[in-house]
Amino acid sequence: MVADLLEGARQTGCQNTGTVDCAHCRTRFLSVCAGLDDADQAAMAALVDPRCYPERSRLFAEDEAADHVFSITEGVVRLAKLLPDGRRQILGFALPGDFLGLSLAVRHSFSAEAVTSVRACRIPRKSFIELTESRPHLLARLHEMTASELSHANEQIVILGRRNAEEKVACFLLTLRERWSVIEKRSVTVPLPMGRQDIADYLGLTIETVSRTISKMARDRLLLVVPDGVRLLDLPKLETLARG
Amino acid sequence: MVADLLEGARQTGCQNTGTVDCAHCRTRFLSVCAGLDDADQAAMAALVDPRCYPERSRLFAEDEAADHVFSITEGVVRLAKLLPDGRRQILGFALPGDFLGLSLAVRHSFSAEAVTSVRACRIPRKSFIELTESRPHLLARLHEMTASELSHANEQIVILGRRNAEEKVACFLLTLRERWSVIEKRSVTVPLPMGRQDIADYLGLTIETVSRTISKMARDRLLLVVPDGVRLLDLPKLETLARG
DNA sequence: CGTTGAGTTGACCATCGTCAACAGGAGTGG
DNA sequence: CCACTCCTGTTGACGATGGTCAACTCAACG
Repeated sequence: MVADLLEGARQTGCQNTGTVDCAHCRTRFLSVCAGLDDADQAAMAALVDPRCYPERSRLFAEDEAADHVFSITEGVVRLAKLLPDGRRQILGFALPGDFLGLSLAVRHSFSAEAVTSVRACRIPRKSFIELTESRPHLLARLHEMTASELSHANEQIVILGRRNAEEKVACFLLTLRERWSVIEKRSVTVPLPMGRQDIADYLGLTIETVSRTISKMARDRLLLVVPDGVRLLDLPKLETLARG
Repeated sequence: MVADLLEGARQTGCQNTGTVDCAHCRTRFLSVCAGLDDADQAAMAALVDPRCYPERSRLFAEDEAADHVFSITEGVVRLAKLLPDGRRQILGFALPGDFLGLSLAVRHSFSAEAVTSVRACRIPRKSFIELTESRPHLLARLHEMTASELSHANEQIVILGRRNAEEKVACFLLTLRERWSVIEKRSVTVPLPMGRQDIADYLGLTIETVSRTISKMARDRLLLVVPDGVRLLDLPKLETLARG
């Protein structure tokens, strides 16, 4: 099922012409839609434009006018900021159920690029803001999601500021496993659709250090490298590493 | 005036018995109160308990039940998370106008400690949440502030993940100068009420590296070390460093 | 079968951390 | 008033973690 969510858009040859069917949306109970009543739900559905983004395409760029907000329904998106000299920091990976544009700001403060083929519900930002103005529940839900994002960002700050390479990689793998498990059933196999360079730019490391660290973990029998992912073999030890 | 905001609580020998006088509050146009109408303002004022916290005292601890939210009116507060082995990451420094507890979560996800003597308006969390439920403007303001915090957290992630020691220190000093300038008039002298260890734990460095980096900047005539702060001498070069 | 791009591995090196010594100011007590 | 301690910050010597540069493997693709 994780594979479905990752690859569905590619398999179905998405045409950007789909009709919205929120009632059967897999992310209904994960996304911004969770906890909304039928009226809020319907009002949102009326605004939604379901779209597909091929692998490596860009949903939006850093500093670009934020004309739309997005709710990811399939695939993986990387969120990144660039320094003028080209150094890149990935802020996070958006999975099905994640919302882009929570801040409702006029400009995007980071770019969003499809790591896999992606499906997303796109909503004009202005219409969405108007909706929140008449529907306090929606605004409350949005605030809740923003607060949760802030909490994750704070945890990432601790990881970047105070952990070594091995701990960073362990945290990354365990957190990603946890996130997949919310979307689908829990598994010790963690799909890694993003490349090593993306992982490096997320953890504040180089691609070589990420590669070496994963190799060392495989040598130590903490995990097994499989095609497009890893299988976690020794969860207790990984969790000890991640705990610090 | 910056000195006033920093030291007012100490000077006046705060007794935790003050009455609320939001109309004359210095942070009225900075804090959560900014942009609220008189009714919202008055409703909030009715809930407020103005309190003082001496230097080094704790407003709340990590993982503690969040029975109150806080709006800082004077002084500096450090927000920190600890790893089980004692490593510390400071998430940020709260200045007058900053709000603690934006997420309205049941537990605090970090601790808050007074770096200087501090004054803060304390509000019971439950009452505050009830207030937001009847006053959408207040919730919107809260969401706006949370989104702004998230954006700052994302910038800090880039600093921690992709910048070297010198760039980190330059970013820190320039950002702090900018923040003071919103509270009081802009100055090239940046007060640093927090110790070197706090700066190190904020930037993901050691105290020695922070000390060496500042010494090097002083040697290079980028700044001058003054009692409890620095005077920025070469803003263009510092900004070039900070830009990356 | 050659090309391309991602990932891995090794050798070397730089940045920053560690450990230790020292300086200077604040507070304390004789 | 001075001696003493304590605490913070500074500086130096050394070392380890992770970065840099380069070579190589391997799978995908034409």
